[in-house]
Amino acid sequence: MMAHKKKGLSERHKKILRFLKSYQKREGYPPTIREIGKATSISSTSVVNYYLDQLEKMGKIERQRKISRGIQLTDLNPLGEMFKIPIAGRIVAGEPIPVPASDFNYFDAEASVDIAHTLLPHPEKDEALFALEVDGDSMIDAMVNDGDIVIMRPTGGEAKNGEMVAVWLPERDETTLKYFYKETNGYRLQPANPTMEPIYIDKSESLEIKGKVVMVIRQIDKTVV
Amino acid sequence: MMAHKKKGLSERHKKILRFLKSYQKREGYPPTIREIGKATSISSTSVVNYYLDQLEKMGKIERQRKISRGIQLTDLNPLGEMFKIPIAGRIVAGEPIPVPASDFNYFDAEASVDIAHTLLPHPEKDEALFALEVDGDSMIDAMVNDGDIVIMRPTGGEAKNGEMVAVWLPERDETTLKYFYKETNGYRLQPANPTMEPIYIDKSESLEIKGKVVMVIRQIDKTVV
DNA sequence: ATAATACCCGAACATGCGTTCTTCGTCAAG
DNA sequence: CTTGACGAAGAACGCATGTTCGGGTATTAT
Repeated sequence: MMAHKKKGLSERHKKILRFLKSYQKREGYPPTIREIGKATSISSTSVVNYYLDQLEKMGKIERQRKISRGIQLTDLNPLGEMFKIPIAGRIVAGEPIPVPASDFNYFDAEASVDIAHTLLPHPEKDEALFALEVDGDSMIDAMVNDGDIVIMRPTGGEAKNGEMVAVWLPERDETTLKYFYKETNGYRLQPANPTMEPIYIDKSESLEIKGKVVMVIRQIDKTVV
Repeated sequence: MMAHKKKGLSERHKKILRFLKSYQKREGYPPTIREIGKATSISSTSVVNYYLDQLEKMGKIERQRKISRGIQLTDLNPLGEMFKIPIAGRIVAGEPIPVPASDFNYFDAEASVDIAHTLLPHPEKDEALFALEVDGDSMIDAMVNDGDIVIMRPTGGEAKNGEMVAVWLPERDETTLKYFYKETNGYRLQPANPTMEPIYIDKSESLEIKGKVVMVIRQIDKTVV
């Protein structure tokens, strides 16, 4: 009673998909049916075609019939789906935040991080994003470690309530990452860690919002002792 | 005396390069010589071939002769600079950790995250990586928030000292993320947050290491209140 | 047993598509 | 003027490659 039929994707299906991916990666263009056959030990082109049809029906690939090498993996981002974000510098508790100039071009940057735009909330206007590397343990109240990379969007000094922002407090010589709330007599800066207390900034004290934090990335291996 | 020969890259060269890039991005595979001709208003395939030869000599493209659509832009990372990591499930303090089976194939996954391999420490063996979404605030001692995505590498139950691992403690019904240290009478699990105390596991107590944490990603916008 | 699927082959077929050959026009050097 | 390099066409040629078809073998349903 259709025992082994379970859920599509037989070993051959997977083998073909794997080959499609590795070939495309290696050569820069898709393979032919015969090449697929050779790689997956299928001796007949018609059988390869048979499986490709199935994979297309399952939505795993797209085919352009009659076109040489007209096969593409649907879930595989063709290219340009990722972009580089320049690392503008380091963010340290006791120093101002380095912010790239408005005409800053990411081609100038030596260091950068690659982020798939599927990870970013607003892929439209990602041009201006920049990244900072966290220096020191002083931001643990923001759940951010030494060595973490924070990705920020410049906001032009503004911030909405509830946004996580990077703030420079000139009169305290202090940089911090906090959730931002405007209150009647000033501002409340709320740590991400719920066990820690907010700090209150009086209206009279100056406060520079350097950008909104959109993402934090921690690469564990780098910091292993 | 060969005055204007200087810079190569005529208007036609650039037009072809631009078309190659946009076509590849749009279709997922390179164009034919005839398609290039049509797009750049060159009526003869031999002329297109002529220009492609020049571009190849300049190092702008690579050609695989005799192969249909065997053209690739050299500077453009074709793809595979980034890969999908399947989201195997959620990690909750009071539940075991979902770990994909060894034959788990990422093609089966519905949800996934895209990570540039430049972000990963060991790009060689990235096949087995999987991701978990953190559910709840119970991992704040690991500097991990609700909604964060942790990327893990299966370790087969082993762990080296100093590695951050996901651990399941069957006798306590508890899942946790900690730095792992083997000690004489058992194990020490050290929180990432230096202000918090480690927990000690006696030799007699069972402890399952489900994987090593290699990266943590926090997308701030999702969690804004 | 028979029919219906699903899976697999090999070969013939028909295009797809790179290559090459011939021809032509322009322009600058000899 | 002749020559030769360069840019451009168009057509013919021929391998590359997708498609189709007749024919197999299992396994399962009727």
